[in-house]
Amino acid sequence: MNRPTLRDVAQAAGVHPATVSRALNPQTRQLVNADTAQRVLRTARSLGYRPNPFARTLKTARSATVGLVIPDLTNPLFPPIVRGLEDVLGTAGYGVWVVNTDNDEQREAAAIESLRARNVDGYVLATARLNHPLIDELAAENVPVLLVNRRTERADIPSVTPDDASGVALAMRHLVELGHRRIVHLAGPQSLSTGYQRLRAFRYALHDHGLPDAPELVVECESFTEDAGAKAVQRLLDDDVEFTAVLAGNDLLAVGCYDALEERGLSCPADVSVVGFNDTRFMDKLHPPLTTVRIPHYDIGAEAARLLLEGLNQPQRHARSVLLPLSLVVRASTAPPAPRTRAT
Amino acid sequence: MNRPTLRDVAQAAGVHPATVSRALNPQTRQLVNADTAQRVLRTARSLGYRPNPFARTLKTARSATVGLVIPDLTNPLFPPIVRGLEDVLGTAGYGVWVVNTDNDEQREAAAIESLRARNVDGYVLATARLNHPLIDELAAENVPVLLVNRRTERADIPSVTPDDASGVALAMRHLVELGHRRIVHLAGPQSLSTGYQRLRAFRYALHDHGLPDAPELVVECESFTEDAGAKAVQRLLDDDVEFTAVLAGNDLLAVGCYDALEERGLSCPADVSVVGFNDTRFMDKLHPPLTTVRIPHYDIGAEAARLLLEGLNQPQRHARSVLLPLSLVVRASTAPPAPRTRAT
DNA sequence: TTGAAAGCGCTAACAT
DNA sequence: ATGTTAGCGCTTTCAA
Repeated sequence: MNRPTLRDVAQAAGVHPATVSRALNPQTRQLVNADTAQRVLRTARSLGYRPNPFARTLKTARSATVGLVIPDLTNPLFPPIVRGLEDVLGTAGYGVWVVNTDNDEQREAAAIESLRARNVDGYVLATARLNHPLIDELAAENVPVLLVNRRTERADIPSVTPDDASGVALAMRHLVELGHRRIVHLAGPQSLSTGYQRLRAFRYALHDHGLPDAPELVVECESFTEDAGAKAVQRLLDDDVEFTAVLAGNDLLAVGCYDALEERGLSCPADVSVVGFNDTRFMDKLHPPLTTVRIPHYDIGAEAARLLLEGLNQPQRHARSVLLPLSLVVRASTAPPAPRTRAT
Repeated sequence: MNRPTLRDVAQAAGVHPATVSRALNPQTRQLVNADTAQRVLRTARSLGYRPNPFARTLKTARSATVGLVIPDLTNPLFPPIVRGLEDVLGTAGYGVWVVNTDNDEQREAAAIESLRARNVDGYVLATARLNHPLIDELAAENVPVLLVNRRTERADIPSVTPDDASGVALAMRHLVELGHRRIVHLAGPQSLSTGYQRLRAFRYALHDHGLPDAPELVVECESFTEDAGAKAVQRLLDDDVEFTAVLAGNDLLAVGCYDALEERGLSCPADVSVVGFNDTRFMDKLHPPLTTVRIPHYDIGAEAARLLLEGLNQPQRHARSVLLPLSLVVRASTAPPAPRTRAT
């Protein structure tokens, strides 16, 4: 026999389909006699009844799904975010459609379009650039939109992001306390809030510690990749810039830095201390294990889910943004600088 | 104005909704006059019409979605599989629901139930154990089921898996050619096809190379984790087992092996060569970079998608299973053994 | 080649 | 407290 429908349950229980609907929905169960409700629930279970979500969505115009837009699932940053989001939204009865953009604007447009076609009830975007017209458009529609990990310039779009400024401050304090004075920042793309905020915080930190803001100590990388990190450090060494420590804009840049140092026969931390950002998987297995700022990625996803649920349940409510606290994980890649400034 | 429906398009184009439906569906477009079809397509586009997938599913009883069951998305093995699957299925108009089981039977049952509730048209399972009644049940239903990465005992359930036997043979040949004779295998769980097949292949390889099958050279690990790998190697060293190389059942076991060697002051590859399995991300950044058997995870997902589509389109067709070829990635963790057998 | 009509399974306004 | 009714948007059989 085919999958039983609500009518089948109604027939078996000797009531009208509408009664079954009311009895099965916890929201409306009190509208129906307790005994009948019991009977309905039992027959539903005995028949192995499962509501058809498509029929429900067609009727209610709410799909109980949300869309998550990320650059690339194989970037180790995102799986924990996805799980945090799914775990919390799943409890609330929502499913999550995950789409990848590979940092390509066209693919992003197509991805968002595919979510639109699926009638998602809300959007979570991990692809925000500071200036991002597509997101502005989306936010103008009548659907909750939430940014994770990165933000846009616009303060009115709610977001869940790491407290980049505090993270950089932690890392810088650590380096300064170790005795470093010539600290390089491998800055991420300045079109991204993460890249931008971390550079900004770096400059603040220099000021706070009474260190000069020397322009040659900042390298802007075009992307958050190993390759960009390696190139940046190679350039610094080629230019004979003196430094004893590197604060990388993220872990991949730090890994690239490791590569460049090794290639030039420099040792970490003996010659150069390195700090990363994110504490992605296996950063503790590098050689040396990487000191890095830990971002609670799972919590970013979970908190995003909570905020989105608020927006879904009370659309009129004023949107909030959340900064999640970070912590510094000290490992062997940072140590006091060599007695004298490294001679290049 | 609200999202336009098929009726809106029909009205604007001056035709019956049924005609619009026929014109919009490439399958039935030839049933309608070419000019009318053109006109319908244009008005649909100009109105920004998007078909409602829920209405379609309700009518056709096909959801155009498949379910993917994996242990844990944060295991770096799975993101590439997910992407391969999504990329190919997406092209065919299917969406993928991903659910995690965390290697817990109850959660697996709940996960599969959630997919059932969503009316998925097919299942892809990455959680197979050799003996797996739940999968047998699922396969008995009238829905395509496909296994990836691991298989069950039953040969009649189609699967896409790595050619573990060949992979082990490659690794063993490499070690033997380097001169190793006392080679340890850190075997994965024997309840999983991967753990089982690789151990089996290890024994075959010993035989092929005329090496003795010494029982003390095999350690069965309870799980594919760093911790299990470290414990296994600690035990070998405690027991004074002599060996010059380790063939780990997967990369995580190899990483655990690294940890144990370092803890005991042994050096890789000077004292012990190590080979991993999977070539997951960052294995090239370990110290030393890990020689490992590369598994084409993206291709596993992509091939699974193709096979599943076959099953979806031609249910009567005989199911096939596919073994994907592996390759050995030689890095610095393997070298000829020290002149004399290591004295313990 | 196009139109008419029915119905997929569910919910919600209204009636009793 | 329960039943009646209509309809969400689409596809598909049948009729013209």
